Amino acid sequence: MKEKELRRSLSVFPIGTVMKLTDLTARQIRYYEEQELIRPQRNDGNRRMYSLNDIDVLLEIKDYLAEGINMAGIKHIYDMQAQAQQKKQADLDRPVTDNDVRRIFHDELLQQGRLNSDEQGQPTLFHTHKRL
DNA sequence: ATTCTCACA
DNA sequence: TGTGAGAA
Repeated sequence: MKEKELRRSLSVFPIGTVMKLTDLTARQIRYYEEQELIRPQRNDGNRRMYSLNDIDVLLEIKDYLAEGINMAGIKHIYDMQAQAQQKKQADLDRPVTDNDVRRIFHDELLQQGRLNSDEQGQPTLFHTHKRL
């Protein structure tokens, strides 16, 4: 399901379209870009081109603003999400240690009982334990 | 017609 | 954040 993500990230809408879709002014849309909440790409004529993802974020910002959250607060929300994803990546890249192996083995032992009872469970093989 | 940047009686 | 100017 990567192709879909890729398409949602394609910058294809000029600011005028985004304005109509989000009901935000060009001023506001450019301001949120300065705040690094969105990163529209530029076309050959230096015109900003927005993706579906950018529009989604803009819509979310609108909601947060309506809920009384200020720019600083909204920035924090996105900063946290970004950090959470970075941490997730770091965990995936983290090499498996001896302790991890022991822990995996221990978990498998505990699950063996449940494994026999349901045949439609997910394949619980050792290498499926990415989360440690 | 649209969008960009920059400045502010 | 609005608005207008001058350019592309």
